[in-house]
Amino acid sequence: MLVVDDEPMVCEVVTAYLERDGFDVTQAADGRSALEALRSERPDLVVLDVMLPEVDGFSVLSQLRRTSDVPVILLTARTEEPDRILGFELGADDYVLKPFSPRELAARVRSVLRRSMPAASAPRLDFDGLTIDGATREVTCDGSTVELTPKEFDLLAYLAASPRQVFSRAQLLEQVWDSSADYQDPSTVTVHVRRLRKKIEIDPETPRWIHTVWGVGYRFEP
Amino acid sequence: MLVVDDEPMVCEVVTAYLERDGFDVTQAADGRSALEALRSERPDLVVLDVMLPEVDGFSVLSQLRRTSDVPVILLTARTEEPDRILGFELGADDYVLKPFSPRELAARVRSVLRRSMPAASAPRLDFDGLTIDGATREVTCDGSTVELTPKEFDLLAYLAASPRQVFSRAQLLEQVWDSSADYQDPSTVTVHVRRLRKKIEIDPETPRWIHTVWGVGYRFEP
DNA sequence: GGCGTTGGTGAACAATGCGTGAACTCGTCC
DNA sequence: GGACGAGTTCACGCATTGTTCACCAACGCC
Repeated sequence: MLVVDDEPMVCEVVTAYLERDGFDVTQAADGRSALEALRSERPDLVVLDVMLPEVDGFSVLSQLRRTSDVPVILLTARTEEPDRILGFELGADDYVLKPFSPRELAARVRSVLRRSMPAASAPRLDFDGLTIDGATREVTCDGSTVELTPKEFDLLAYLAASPRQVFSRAQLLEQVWDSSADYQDPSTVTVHVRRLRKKIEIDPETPRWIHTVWGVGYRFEP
Repeated sequence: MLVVDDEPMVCEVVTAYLERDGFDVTQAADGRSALEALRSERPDLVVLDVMLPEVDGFSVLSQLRRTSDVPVILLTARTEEPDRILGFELGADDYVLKPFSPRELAARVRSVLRRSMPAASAPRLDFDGLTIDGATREVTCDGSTVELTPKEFDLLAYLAASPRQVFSRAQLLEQVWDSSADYQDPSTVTVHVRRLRKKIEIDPETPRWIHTVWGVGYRFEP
């Protein structure tokens, strides 16, 4: 979850409320760093102020829409001309008028997430002897389908979405697991990786797909 | 599909979203050209802004209703609360408050289309031992017809229309149920699935058709 | 090759989410 | 207005899934 606002106060309050709701929040103060954060963090929702220094909210939104379907909630001042605002708001999934109550924002966030979370991103990944289908949540390994639990599937899908990239346990916990939990045991990841290997690897001792990078984390090898 | 709005920005964004959903879109900027387009194009759905120059949306709607049953979705500003009722009396099929998210509009469009053209959009689905006829809303299971309630049929038809794809409960609520309802209990879906299974499955405990995908949702297995 | 550090293993334990039955609301039809 | 059918909501039990922990094995720095 990414919060973009040049007013530190607003940023803080919004962040506090969202974190209280169990979300993991990244902040950005201007359009440029917002776009950077979007690339590096892969948030699953963006709260975006329209009035921003350097690159304004609308530009951020349109750039972001080129590559991503991530839900966006806009913050707009009540005073701006309605017509202009309307244009801005059209690429967004919801909007909140400033000044707003944090409670209302939190409610919108939940509502938008509920609407748009499950459907969107579900491409099909195809490797040599291993296919991962996001739509059916099915994994086939050398032709035969493999039954994976939800977390196992999510973990595999996340790793396979960025082949050869190394992810630390902490990173995986943050991305694949509900970031709501305060602190989680990194060994949780280890256990899931183990079970995953048992299911998709021919020889779990010497993995073909999920490699251990010592002292760092795991990597999916295509 | 015809989109009528005097704001080019709005028109463009709505068009973009609808085209992304595979619809063929014509645009009109005012009431007069909207009526012309209606005559020449014969769209199967109209998205109509109420505030229009020259001839306003309501006039367009009432003129249009003299000759056509085409589904209409009205766009109304959030402030014009009382007009809503007027719109419905005149024969609008749904309305969306401005400013709106394109995603929501697209959902309404799908919902209205589903309601209004049951025959065309619902061909006959034929699986091994199970047939679902959208035109007659009849389901036969191993030769014998099964009596389904409206919701049960809609649910089954929606699932079967995308075999093997997993749908979350929230997704099903949004698509099969009226998306206008702000919050609904996901367990509603569970119960309907149960009743559906009781009617079409030989052994409801180990379903042949509607599979549970743990932690995610349901999937129709052809 | 010793030794601290890091990852793997197995099993017990906790949390989650589904299925079930039954109660409830809301229309509609006699 | 009572009875029925459809749809929705709820509490509870249970199976599946997720997490934690103690212990062991593997690595790598020296």
